[in-house]
Amino acid sequence: MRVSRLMLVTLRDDPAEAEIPSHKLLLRAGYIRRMGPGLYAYLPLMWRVLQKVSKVVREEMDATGALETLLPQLHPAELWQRSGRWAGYTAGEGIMFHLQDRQGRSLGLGPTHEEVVTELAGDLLRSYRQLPVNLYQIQTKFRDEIRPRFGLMRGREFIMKDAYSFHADEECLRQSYAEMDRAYRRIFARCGLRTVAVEADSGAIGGSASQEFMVTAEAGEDLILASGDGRYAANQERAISLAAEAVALPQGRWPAGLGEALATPGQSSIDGLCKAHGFDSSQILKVLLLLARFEDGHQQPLLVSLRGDQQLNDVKLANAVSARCSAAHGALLEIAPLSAEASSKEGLGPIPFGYLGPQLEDGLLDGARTWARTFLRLADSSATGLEAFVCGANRIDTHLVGAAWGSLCPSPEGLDLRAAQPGDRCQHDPSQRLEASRGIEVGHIFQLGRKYSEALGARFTNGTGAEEALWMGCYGIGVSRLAQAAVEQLHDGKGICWPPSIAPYEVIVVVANGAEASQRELGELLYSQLQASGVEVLLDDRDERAGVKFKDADLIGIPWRVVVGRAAAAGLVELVERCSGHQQELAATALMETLLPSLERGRQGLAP
RNA sequence: CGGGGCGUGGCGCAGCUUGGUAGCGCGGGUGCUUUGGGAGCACUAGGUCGCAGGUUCGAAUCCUGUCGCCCCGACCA
Repeated sequence: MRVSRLMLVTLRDDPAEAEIPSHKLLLRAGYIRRMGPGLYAYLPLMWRVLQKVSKVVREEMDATGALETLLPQLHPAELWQRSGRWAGYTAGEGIMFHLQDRQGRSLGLGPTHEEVVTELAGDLLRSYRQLPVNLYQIQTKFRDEIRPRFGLMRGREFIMKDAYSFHADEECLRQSYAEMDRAYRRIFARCGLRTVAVEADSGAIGGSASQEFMVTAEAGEDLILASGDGRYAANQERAISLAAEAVALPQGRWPAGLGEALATPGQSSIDGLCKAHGFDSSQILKVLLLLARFEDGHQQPLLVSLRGDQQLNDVKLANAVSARCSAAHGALLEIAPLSAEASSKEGLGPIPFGYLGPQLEDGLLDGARTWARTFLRLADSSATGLEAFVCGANRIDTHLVGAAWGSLCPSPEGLDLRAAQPGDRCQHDPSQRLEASRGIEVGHIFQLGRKYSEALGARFTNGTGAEEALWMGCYGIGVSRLAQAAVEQLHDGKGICWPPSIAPYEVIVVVANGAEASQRELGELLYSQLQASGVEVLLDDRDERAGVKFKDADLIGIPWRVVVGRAAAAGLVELVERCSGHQQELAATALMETLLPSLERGRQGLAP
């Protein structure tokens, strides 16, 4: 391709809309253009990159025996109603774009395809003899993100490879899951990315085991916690660790574990309380009052106890609440702090915020108009493990010192609700500590189990002639996000440094001075030779000064640059590798034999 | 939705406090010069100052409303 015909528009200044390096570079180098919040046009260079990534994904998926397909993007609401996800995905903070057709039927624009593919599988897969099957597609997904960000990183329309596997039993699912794990590692390695696999929460998709693949980068939206020995890595929303030892309360249980009242005027924060009385924050019992809202309208007040030095992990809490309530009330839509305004609207008396204790009685909720009238009481095991503690007296300006579970009030079951923090000791080896790094999630694999197949009635006949629900796994890769993540990980002050396997072109031939016939002619010759050898090559034939062409070549990040310049008359050209900056002068006649082997290695996704 | 900020030629910005009818850099076009790291000179095209009201002799500038976008939090490939 000739650069003069490429519709290449590069920007000298950083666009105001971009914040992180990869977003700025993709805009500046003419790869993408924004059409609206979270909506981007993939310009010709970008589209080539996306096709390269897709090609790698396709080859590795095909190699595992997975079948490529293409499913509809408009999904009948009825399918999502049957799986129980319609309300959660469309109401409130839901992320599914939805609409009605001319007949008034509700449709959703596919944010993910479990429902559609499960319906299909239930229709087609009738016998264990047909299993296992793994179906995948590479397609645009739509999600009405609360806040689209960072260009292709979090768009409202993005390209995703999603795969869904179907099995006759759980063991077979585990095998496919492991196989996808291996395929994913190959895919990311071939795309030239440094990734780390971490344990993850399975979130709205549901299911049991799940693992995310993170591209490590400063601008990543996820916090990764990993042990130094490399044996444990998890997303912070999922990470487990050992809490630091609590400092024992010197006076212990007092009196008889009921706690002695202590005047604590204005000391409504843990910090204030510790400063005023010399407590350690691990001696305090922190009690949070929250309200969970469910699909069926049920509103459940939550009373959550944590040790004072610990932070609540919202994801773990949501999982614990769902596990206890979703069977009766449908999907958990939201958990929010219970505010004073909300409680007075509810017709309740004043709540002593800042002075709450776990002994808070359900009687407080007696007059509630719409809320459940008993608290769902949950506690982190760091809190239930305290022998004696300081907690609020449920009276303004008063705390109790020396209170204990069992005496003050019954101890709730100890759960894991705390957020693991960098520096925490690891569970697998207490001598190891968690270290933090940031990552961009580019892949996620789940063992779904039978959640969707049961909901949608996707059943098969097993070897004994009995019908049962299909076992399922699902496996996603953010193709467009991966492409930008590559830029985020691989760029320098001059521009993008594409890994050869996913670069839009492999080589750019730069004619330094197009006014010189010898340069022009040699450039054309090399260009046609490279094309004839099947090389993806650009010829910068623009009527620009050499400096402009060099700057652009660096910016758009083509892995190899062949400069046809002053020495062209003597039959010499310069070969420059973009990522290392390494350059060598060689005879034009020796170019092909020097370059082609390196290109071949690049195509395999190996180091050049 | 809550909190912050910004809307001025294609892009990046100044002008606004203290009203007088719009300017700079980049980019575009033409010509000459230049020709190995975002060239120089000259000429040139291109703007309902987000939109709607209001105040005023006069509004990019002041007031009110409204719309849009960006950034920080809840979402995820």
